Amino acid sequence: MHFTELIDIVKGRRKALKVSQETLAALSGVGLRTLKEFESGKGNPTLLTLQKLADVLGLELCLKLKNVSHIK
Amino acid sequence: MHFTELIDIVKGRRKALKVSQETLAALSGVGLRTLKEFESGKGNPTLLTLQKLADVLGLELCLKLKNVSHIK
DNA sequence: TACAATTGCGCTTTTAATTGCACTTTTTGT
DNA sequence: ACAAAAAGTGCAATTAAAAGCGCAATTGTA
Repeated sequence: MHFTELIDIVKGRRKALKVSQETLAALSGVGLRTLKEFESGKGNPTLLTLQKLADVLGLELCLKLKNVSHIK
Repeated sequence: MHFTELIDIVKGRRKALKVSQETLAALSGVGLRTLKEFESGKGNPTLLTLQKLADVLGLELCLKLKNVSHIK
């Protein structure tokens, strides 16, 4: 999952919940500026920052084995 | 997925591949010190750092909707 | 079109991640 | 038990994330 996909998921989920960046920032404890930078693709957030956002959005960050053998 | 779980997955995968921290650091382009701190639970890596490690280890970082309704 | 809400960006400061080096501790293998 | 390899830690420098403020640009809506 690429960087842009992560961004799209966060942004998409936020939109789905009809929450503004300002509100999400306040709820998550992440600075508004940090959230803006992340969503606009300018940032390289720390794991903690991403976790804070994910928590509020009902998202889960995970790390799993990539399926290398694409027998499709 | 908690912070410690992410660490365990990285560490476990590295061990499974029989790769030392030094080698993984070199292969991934992440500083040895950074990797050491992360694996020992002292760090808060950036997304980029985690991605570099995940790439080399054949792991994938993902963000998905949490299953809220635990009807179990 | 005009207005309001939302988002993006420049500027700045503070805080913390990244990194290397050297050393100690722990683990592993013979 | 011993030696070698691997992993953890203190120190210090560099870099970059986090954060607030204000304003410009964009988007949505009446």
